[in-house]
Amino acid sequence: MKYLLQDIRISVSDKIYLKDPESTELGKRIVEHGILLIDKIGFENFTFRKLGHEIKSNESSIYRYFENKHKFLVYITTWYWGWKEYQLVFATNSISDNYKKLEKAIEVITKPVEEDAEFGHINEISLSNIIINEFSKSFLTKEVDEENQDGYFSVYKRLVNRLKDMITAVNAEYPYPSSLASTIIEGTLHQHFLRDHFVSLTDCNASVTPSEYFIHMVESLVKK
Amino acid sequence: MKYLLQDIRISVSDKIYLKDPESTELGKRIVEHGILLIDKIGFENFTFRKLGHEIKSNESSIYRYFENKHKFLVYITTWYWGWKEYQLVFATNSISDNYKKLEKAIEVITKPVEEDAEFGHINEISLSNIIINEFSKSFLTKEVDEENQDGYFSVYKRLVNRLKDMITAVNAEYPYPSSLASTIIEGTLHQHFLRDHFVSLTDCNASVTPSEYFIHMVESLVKK
DNA sequence: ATATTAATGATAGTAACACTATTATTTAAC
DNA sequence: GTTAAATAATAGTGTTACTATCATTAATAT
Repeated sequence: MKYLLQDIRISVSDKIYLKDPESTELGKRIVEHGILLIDKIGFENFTFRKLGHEIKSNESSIYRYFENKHKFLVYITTWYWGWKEYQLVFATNSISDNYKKLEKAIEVITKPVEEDAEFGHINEISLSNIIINEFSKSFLTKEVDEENQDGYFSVYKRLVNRLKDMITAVNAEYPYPSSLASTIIEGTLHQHFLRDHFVSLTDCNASVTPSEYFIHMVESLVKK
Repeated sequence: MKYLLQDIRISVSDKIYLKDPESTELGKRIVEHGILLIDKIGFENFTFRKLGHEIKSNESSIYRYFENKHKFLVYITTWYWGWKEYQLVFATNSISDNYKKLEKAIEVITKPVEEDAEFGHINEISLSNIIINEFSKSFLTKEVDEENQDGYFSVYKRLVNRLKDMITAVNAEYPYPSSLASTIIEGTLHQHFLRDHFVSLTDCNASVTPSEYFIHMVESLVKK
């Protein structure tokens, strides 16, 4: 399945970038190889200088697109959640039964990216690795309130809210729909991380997916 | 309630520090003011130079205790989980009913630190803020597997396992006890963070605690 | 009380990071 | 073919993350 990038164009505060990286070839190369490089060496070790070297461009050119690497991380993670939101809406749209809809939503959110998933210049496998390993760092900062006010996390928040609404649609009496939605989304990332690095702290493995675990949870908690 | 530090002395790989900070006055001042400074300015902005200035000591002296600030973070977070483990064991020890024991365990894990909690030189309020905002950064690194092997996270893992065992004791048929235990512990931190910065993504607030949310979850999932 | 040792402090130095500014060169647009 | 825009190259600044060396102070042993 191929999408056009425009189809899921994310409406995110343009404060995130100085110049739209989708508007030029260089911009796209920055995003493409930035994702690969962060996946490879980790966000802490990632620098614009190294990225410049990687794409045979110049540090100073990258700074014309993004103020700093933190904003770059916010940009690519926002892109990811916008993409997930698109998948979520697409996959659940035609389902009329509220519980089946919720189940499908969790499936979409928790399922790992397919091996060959790549459209445009974005490698979704690398990007989803980055989400698991680095997403928390985009908001665990002293500037979070300011950036939240500037709309940096609106796409992510919208996604959590969609899930919350689906939970409430199934059972309006369940008292913690927002917490459950955020637990599922953040918890999925955490379970993936544990499966990769702390196997004793999770039941998820090659045969048991976070999907099963959270669907079972939702069934017990909100199914009527 | 006052404890002696020795009582909950954490048995953690001595690879975390170069010189035991509990063994000297300077070491204790490093830990004490390091915690306060990280709470104040955030881990990213924290440096040994700034800490040295704060305690009117020298950068180079701090380096004799900790190789770098990452290891310092691992040290203080390990201390925190060791302290929580102590509280957990102490509070649940005398309870014979398995479900009540589990409930109490969750209470201990999820309840915020009391205002005046401080023993020795450690300010637990600041430390628990650090756990909420910075703990993830201690393991979301490229070195996690290596450090895990070196025992850096053993205290934390032991705590998650204790909770898992309590879950299993209540209901041996529940299929995801490890995942649930890790979800509760990590999820508590996340819900606290959301309450402070993303109120729309959680149901926790001044009157609803993460404790209630997770106890309700456990009740539905594992209570027989 | 003095000599020895250990702990701490002060200073300096290095390489990398996180930028900013300036100028040169290439590419695209009119 | 000229002008403007984008990119590249270079250099520079202040900070970070250390390491090394040496001086000073404090503790301990004789």
